[in-house]
Amino acid sequence: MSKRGYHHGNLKEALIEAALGLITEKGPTGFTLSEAAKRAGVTPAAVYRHFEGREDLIAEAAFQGYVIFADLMQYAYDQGQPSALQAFEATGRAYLAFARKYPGHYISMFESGISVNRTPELAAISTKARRVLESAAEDLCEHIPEDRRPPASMFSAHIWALSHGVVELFARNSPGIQSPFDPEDLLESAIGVYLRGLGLIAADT
Amino acid sequence: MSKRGYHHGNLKEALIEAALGLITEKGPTGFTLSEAAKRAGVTPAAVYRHFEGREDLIAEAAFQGYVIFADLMQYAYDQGQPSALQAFEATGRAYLAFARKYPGHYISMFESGISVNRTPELAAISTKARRVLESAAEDLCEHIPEDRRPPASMFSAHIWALSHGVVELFARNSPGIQSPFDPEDLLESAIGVYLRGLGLIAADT
DNA sequence: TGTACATCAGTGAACGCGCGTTCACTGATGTAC
DNA sequence: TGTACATCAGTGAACGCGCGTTCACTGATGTAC
Repeated sequence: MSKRGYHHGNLKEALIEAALGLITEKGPTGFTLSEAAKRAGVTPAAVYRHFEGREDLIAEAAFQGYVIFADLMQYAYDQGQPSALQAFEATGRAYLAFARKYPGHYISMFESGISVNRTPELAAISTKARRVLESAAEDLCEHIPEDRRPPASMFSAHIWALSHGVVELFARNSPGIQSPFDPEDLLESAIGVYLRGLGLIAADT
Repeated sequence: MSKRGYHHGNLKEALIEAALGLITEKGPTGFTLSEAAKRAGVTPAAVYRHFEGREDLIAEAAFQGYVIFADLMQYAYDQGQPSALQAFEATGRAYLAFARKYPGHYISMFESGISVNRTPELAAISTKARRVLESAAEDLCEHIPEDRRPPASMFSAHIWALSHGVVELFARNSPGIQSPFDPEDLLESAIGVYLRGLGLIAADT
């Protein structure tokens, strides 16, 4: 690690970190294998000892991102228990929190263009993450009178889209858009209105 | 146009169309100046008779996109009048309709990385488009009891984020995500729940 | 403890490629008389 | 209508660049005896 000589010691992780840094700073296009190698203090060719190539490196970054993401979502869900409502709201907040705290991972996952179906492992972990939100939605659906209950998966898709939109438009300084609102507030209030619309929170709170 | 000889006749538009095609097919990264020139049946150097360079070409495509977008939004708004509710819902639908009908433009505008503040003209037209949604939100706010009325700009930001999220996640075959729901239905139902939450449509409709 | 040897994780030079951009040029078009 | 000439919109060759990737190599590390 420190004072490295010929051997790096932990090059694989160092490369992923370099890639995440580049992606965070310059967007999904800004990442190049050569530049990442340079940042890690190593020849581009060395990358091939640990990854199959450029794509594989990003996919690995995305994978690690999904692992963190799924953990965060699960943790938020558990923390909100046993209240279905609190568990649900917590997962919504966790989405945004993840995007803000791990921008490099977030971009690798959602904007780099790598497909979630690239490998079975990647597909599995992304499904796992999505399932947490779906579970929270299912729990919450139990509290809606059966005759006006929407499918839980539609429910979670709504919130997912909303969260994603807030992140893309307001949480990362996108194409020159400046909003007068704090992204957290925006998401919180939108979810509040939405839940009221479902009759899950009182109309006058 | 047809049977072109040395002179093309309408190269500028042809180049933009080629660029839009490339962007639609291969994503924002897939577009290269050389490839666009090739598609238009012309040498890369010829591009410089009409554009300052690669960036300028995309910016022009985005600009034309915003013009169409603003028009569509305004038209939807007008069609919904005099009902504030119908006008609002129509603009929400128009957002999605635009993204589906003009994917190349949509990507140039929102995913290509070009800033809306690149030129004053671009900033102006994008503001104009956004203003339509804000107006619709303001009209609708009039129908909410003053004491529980949210700021109209927050209101429109919510819907904008929701629309954007639906488009990004479900309307374009994103990173391997397949949803069991039609994007139009998804957006429609989400907006319905949201408006109900604001007390703008009856709770039992 | 010392030595021989296999394995591992890097190097560095080279490659072919497509990119955006420039430049002097030339063929086509439009206009003045 | 014909000719001279200016302007315009393309060509085609060349450039330097950074990219991802390959290859034979070599220095460092770990292990067997």
